[in-house]
Amino acid sequence: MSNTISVQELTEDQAREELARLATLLLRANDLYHTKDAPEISDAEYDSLKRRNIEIEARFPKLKRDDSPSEHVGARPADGFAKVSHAVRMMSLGNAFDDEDVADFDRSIRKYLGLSNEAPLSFTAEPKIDGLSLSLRYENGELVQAATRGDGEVGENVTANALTVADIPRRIKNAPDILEVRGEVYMSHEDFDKLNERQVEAGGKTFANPRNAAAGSLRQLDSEITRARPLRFFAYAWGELSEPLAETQMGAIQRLKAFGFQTNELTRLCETTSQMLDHYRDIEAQRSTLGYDIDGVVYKVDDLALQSRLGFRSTTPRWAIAHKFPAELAWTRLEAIDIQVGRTGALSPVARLHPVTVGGVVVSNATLHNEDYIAGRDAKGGEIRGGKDFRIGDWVQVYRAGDVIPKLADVDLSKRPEDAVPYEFPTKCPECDSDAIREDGDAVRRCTGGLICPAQAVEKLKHFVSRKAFDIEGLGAKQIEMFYDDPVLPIKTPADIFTLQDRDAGSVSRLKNRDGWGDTSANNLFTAIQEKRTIPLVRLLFALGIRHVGEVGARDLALYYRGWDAMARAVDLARPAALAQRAADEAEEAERNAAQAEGRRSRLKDVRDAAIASHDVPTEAATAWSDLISIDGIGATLGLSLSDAFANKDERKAFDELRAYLEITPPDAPSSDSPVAGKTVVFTGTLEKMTRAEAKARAEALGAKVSGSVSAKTDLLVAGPGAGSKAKKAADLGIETLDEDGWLQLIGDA
DNA sequence: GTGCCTCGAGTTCC
DNA sequence: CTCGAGGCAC
Repeated sequence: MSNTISVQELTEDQAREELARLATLLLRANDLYHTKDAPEISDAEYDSLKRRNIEIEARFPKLKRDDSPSEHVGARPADGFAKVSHAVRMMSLGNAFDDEDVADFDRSIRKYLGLSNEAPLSFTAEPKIDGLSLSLRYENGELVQAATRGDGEVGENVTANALTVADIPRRIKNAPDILEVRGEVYMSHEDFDKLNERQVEAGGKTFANPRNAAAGSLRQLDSEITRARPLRFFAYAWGELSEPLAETQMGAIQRLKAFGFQTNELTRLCETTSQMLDHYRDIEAQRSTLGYDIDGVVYKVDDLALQSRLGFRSTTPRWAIAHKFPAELAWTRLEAIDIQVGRTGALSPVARLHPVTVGGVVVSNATLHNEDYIAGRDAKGGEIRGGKDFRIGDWVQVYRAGDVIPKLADVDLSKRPEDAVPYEFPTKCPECDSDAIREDGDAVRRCTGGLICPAQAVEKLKHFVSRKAFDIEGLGAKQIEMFYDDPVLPIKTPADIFTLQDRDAGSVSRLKNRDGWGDTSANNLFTAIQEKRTIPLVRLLFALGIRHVGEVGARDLALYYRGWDAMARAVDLARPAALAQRAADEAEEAERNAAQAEGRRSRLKDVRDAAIASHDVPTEAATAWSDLISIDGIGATLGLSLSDAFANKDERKAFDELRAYLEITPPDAPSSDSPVAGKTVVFTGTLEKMTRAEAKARAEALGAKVSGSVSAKTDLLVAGPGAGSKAKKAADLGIETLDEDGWLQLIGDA
């Protein structure tokens, strides 16, 4: 590619030859991409060939071939599989890295259940297979769907491929009407080696490790290719069931085995933590002779009734944990430290490494977190790695945290070059040269440039179009970078996205005439943008990228205010109270420091009160502010951040301009027949039949507003055991109070 | 004030 | 996946 002639200089004969060559290359690449696992050229090369083809055709229109790739070669499909949502979420597991973590696991379960240290509590222990998880749904004994984990909520439908795996039965006898079997798809070492030999003979690419081979094989669009790959499957869990499988984990595994699934022979029942650890060491000793990759041991509470009492945290069950084997380590040279600027202005240092293989993958970058981490300090000023810092030129030890994210573990001081100097963290933004400052007590240094900083502006836009925000098809991170700097059709603000089509219509260089674009792709983009002019309030709030407002914060705000204008009014109204809050926080901080320096005690509350009193706050402002920060999960920090964003002239202008193009839809209307619809509910104490998150989600689904604190506006308090001041306050205010069972009865979930 | 638990924001490689 | 920090209960 390096000595290709520029399009302008091509003769007609050369152009004809070149078009023929490109047609062959592109059509072949496209075919390989769709049918084989090993594309011969990278996406970038593919794009550049395609662009060249279009350029030549534009200059010599009459040479355009009948089989022109510009007509026949579409964009590569982003995703070839249908999405399926899991009836029961596929969770990941919490991790234990040493014996102490395992002991903590046992302790925290006992504490949660109120069991003494002597009470019997059994766990299963089984090898953690290093493959990819799969959920198999059987209806009336027939396999109807196989889905990958995906993000846990929504996976991909790979049923046709699963049907080719010998360990996966198509039919099961005497099964419950609905049975979702979950387990791990993997490839044995022997089969992996043979597959790679075959790949070498066929001139294809080899796989880095069995897990990649298994993942690549299961995600084939052509299931005949999957059939030729020797995949295996271990069953170890379940999702939706029409009837319980057993009373214990062990019993359920035996049922799965009886249904005809492969289950792992090394699964044991352990009565004590020391038995669990013994089995862990036993499995670790056998690791190299098992014939398949494992990355640890999984412990699960055996009693399924206890499992259900323990329930789930947001992403992991409380009743299971993965005890990981020590991560593989490798030494390499730290060649450079680069600084990236994120959407909030955070300066993140990234280590550029001499490429090194760690756990079957070549690593050349690793995260360095923040300036303290480089310097060998932790957040509180204590030492990490014995206080050793990282310097450019150092020999450093790399591992992949959780077998994924590359990190630096250690540095070899004996190999430090003599001229190596401590890394000086920049105090100016490398992208816009604004001051980069660290707030008191913060670990990160942030660029103060705001939207002036191109890096922040671009990252904010990328966030705006990301999957959980506006999710505009054909407008991803790459396109945002391109449009941001576009001299003719720039996208500098979210509103610019929605004016793109109109601006394009009047533009001298229409999008459809550009390299890599055509009529279809331009129209597809405009349609995709049009579709997102109707947007749920939650997505809009998340998309704005206001600091501290993430997925959950956005949802909480949307459910409370139910409309953009209502929220904007409330936030505007609350502004004086927000400012008073900040003044009080600052006064308190200053007083605390002064008191400490002078060695006296002080009445912080008086200082706060004085600060607030000096800020003439209208009653309506105080009420609006207190409503905002009493939303369950929303505190003063988020409230201030939200208030600041709305009060900032530039940001507010961007919001208002954007607002004009959108139709904002409220969260799903609450079911009006529920007795709690429209009520403000507060949960307090320990909930035993549901987690707080579940309780909150359920209440909100029924149209209730969930608040974190009791006030005169509270309609109902749900108090579990251990409820304290809130129950008392509710009683004082004469607010109706229910226990957990009473609540479940009220909402009809008893 | 301390100690969970979650959330937000950052990151890599395929 | 991990860290830091926000929010909340005790």
